[in-house]
Amino acid sequence: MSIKPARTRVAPSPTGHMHLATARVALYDYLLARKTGGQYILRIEDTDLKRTVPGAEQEIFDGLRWLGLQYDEGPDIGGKYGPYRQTERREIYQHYAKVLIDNGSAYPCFCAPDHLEKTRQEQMKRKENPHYDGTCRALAPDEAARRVANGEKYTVRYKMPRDGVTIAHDHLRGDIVTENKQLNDYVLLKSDGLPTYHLASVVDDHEMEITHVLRGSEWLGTFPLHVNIVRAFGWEEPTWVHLSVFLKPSGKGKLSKRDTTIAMTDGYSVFIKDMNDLGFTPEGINNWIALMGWGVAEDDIITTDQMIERFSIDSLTASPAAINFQKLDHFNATHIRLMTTGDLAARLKPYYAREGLDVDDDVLLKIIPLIRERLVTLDDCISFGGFFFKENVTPAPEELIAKGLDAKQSAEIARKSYEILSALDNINHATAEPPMRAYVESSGLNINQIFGIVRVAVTGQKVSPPLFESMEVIGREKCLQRMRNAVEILEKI
RNA sequence: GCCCCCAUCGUCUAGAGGCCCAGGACGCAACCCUUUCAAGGUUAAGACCGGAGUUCGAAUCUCCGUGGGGGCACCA
Repeated sequence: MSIKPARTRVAPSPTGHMHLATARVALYDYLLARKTGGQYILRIEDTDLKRTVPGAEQEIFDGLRWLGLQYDEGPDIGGKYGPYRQTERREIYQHYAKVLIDNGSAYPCFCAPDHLEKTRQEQMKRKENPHYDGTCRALAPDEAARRVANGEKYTVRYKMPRDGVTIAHDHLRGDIVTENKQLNDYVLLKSDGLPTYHLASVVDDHEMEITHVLRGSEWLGTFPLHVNIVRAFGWEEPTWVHLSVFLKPSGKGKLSKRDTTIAMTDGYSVFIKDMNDLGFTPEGINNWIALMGWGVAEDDIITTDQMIERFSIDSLTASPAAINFQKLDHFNATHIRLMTTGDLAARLKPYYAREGLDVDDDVLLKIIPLIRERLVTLDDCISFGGFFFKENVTPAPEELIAKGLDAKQSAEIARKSYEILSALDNINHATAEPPMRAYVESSGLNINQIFGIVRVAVTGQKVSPPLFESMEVIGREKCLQRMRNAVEILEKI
């Protein structure tokens, strides 16, 4: 691993919701920059005006911050290599497009879109690879210059060598050799004056002194083009790292929006903006995505700081990875257990608020030890601890009836339990458990039957944190009142 | 169709010629603990895609198949 400070960038397009894959690139960029003492920057690639979605950019800012991946330079915080929005760098690309035309690496193309489309159709009919037919490539430079000066609409195309090969070096895959005839005269500058990705990213990475380009492997197809452009400028190449793609949980095919809809109904999402609502933590998400495509070898539970310590682009993997939401659950739950009580309390409050529950801080602090190890997602605090903050609970009558018993018998148990508990000055684990256990012994019934009734009566639910600890937090008066209520319900059946 | 990339338990991965009859994690199963649910502990099942080479020796190198993925736009 080089000790030279790395400058990395995450360069999403504001064309939709921020995706898991973007988050992972950002994470790796962040880790590499921190590891080497370099910088990690955010660049917005908004050159496709038609696809730009309002609000998408803000979602990227928010998502990155939520994940704790604060960039050192970016559109909303500035930096000395700005601007960091490509639409604000138009002149820079136009300048460099001209440089390429002047040095014979590119040429203006005046072909109309419908002409292009027609030739493409014909080529496909002939089962040829669709590619630009080269009409304008054959134009004499001064002729082309004249037409440009005349104000004709044009694009700028890269003049791909017709023969020979391009050898592009990827850090994970080694040399990738491509025959130039497989490559196309790609458009670098569109007729609206904005660059395509190919020109923009190469120019910006150079101008912003990016040392390592981490991106998805969907760029492998145009990778040779990018390398050609860099070389046509005579620039030094960054280290290229093409990451694996994320596959659907089934492993069949890349993640798509459709999968997202399905996933959402299951309580999962591939969009960062949804994660907080679903109760996932940045720690859990980071841990999860970090390990898809990176073999850390040691502990699977790892904090961002530990990641920085261990990160190396050498141990990234090249094969596609199927996402696995069960693992997300595991990482999320584990990181929740790792949090301090105070931290967890602060994170839980919004979820209670969302349910309209008024949370008393002292109570919250007291219940955290009771619910912490039961939480998979933060919003589980409602199902495991919502009743602590409610004035009354409304147990389902059928749940108050113990297994193997009828309503009458259950009512009797509830009444007797009430008597035992009401005889106590104070209800807590130490005072309540012994007499209740004694009652179980003398009754000849199963402990689950008796404790189960009390549990449902007091918490309103069949599954809850430990009973007596919970009762202690709820308080004597409320417990007794809830027991009386249960007796009533049972007697009415 | 063409081009490129990838290929170890169901999933994520360790493994850079002998340390591997392949290790870890998730999940799954069993048991222990246990007032429910968890958590925790112990154990089990579970993989080197196939075929040729190279080598004394291959999960690791080469080639060919096969499978999977990505790309072939004035989208990124």
